[in-house]
Amino acid sequence: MPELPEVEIIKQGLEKKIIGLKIQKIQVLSPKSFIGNPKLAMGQTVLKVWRRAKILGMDLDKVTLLFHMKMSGQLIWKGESGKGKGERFIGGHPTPDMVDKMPNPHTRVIFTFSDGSHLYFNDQRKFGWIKISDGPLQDLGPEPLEKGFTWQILKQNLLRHKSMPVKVAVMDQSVVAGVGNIYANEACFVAKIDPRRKVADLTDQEFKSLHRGVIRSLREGIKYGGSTRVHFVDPEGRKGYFLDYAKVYGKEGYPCQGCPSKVKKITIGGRGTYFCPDCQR
DNA sequence: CACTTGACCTGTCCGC
DNA sequence: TGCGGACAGGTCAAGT
Repeated sequence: MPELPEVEIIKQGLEKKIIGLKIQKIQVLSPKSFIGNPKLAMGQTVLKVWRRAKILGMDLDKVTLLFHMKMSGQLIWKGESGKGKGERFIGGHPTPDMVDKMPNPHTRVIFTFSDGSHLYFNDQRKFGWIKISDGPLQDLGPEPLEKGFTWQILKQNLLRHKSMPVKVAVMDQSVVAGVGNIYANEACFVAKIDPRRKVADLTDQEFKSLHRGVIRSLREGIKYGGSTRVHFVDPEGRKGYFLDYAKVYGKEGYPCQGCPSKVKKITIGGRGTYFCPDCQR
């Protein structure tokens, strides 16, 4: 999915548009995409939009809706029909095809608000879901961009996986919330740590660097509007351009930013992993 | 128990 | 041009 920065972008975009709107209707076009009874949310007003890890939450009068984009989910908001066309794009790459044709063949759920606007949940791969919250979110580590996230906490949580490669361990959502494959690669690069290293072998200095690397990469991600490999767009259909600025992710064969070597791609834990074999030790 | 693989789906890209 | 296989931002469950 979208990782933390992308979900944060969606959250920030959505709260500007839908807070105070009443959900008039929810159409579920693909049954697996909506878990629970959509009628439980109908007729209710959106009070708050929030994010925890990679999950987006929407507090309504009586229930809370949860959204997970997984690999290819999108949330697109469009005003009353006709509006929004010819809109100028600021701070992102425009994707007119996405914005102009809605719903599209990948639209799974459509929310209609009482002012005539719509929210489309599109999800090509159908891994994502929307559900009515039915209990606390389980087992999520600290929010990396909030106060309580210290290097000591990161170290403590990582050490639950002593023999795992660092990169795999930081992607565990109970270690730290919201880091996925792209930002795990970037964080290891910033920290100058070889992603294959076992957690138990890291020094305190390296835990500190990794902590800094996680925070920096995620902040940059948000700054550039998120990462769009293929699917990610914000609620107005704009792609994120963090990948243009990524240091290693997707840069196989390109020169490293810190030395003359080339970025290398390998597989760790079944996931594509990019790193500089010279800078990252 | 710790870690890896497969499954969930659909689409795209690359090599033959 | 066509076909098969690998791969894609995530997360479970099942398997080793």
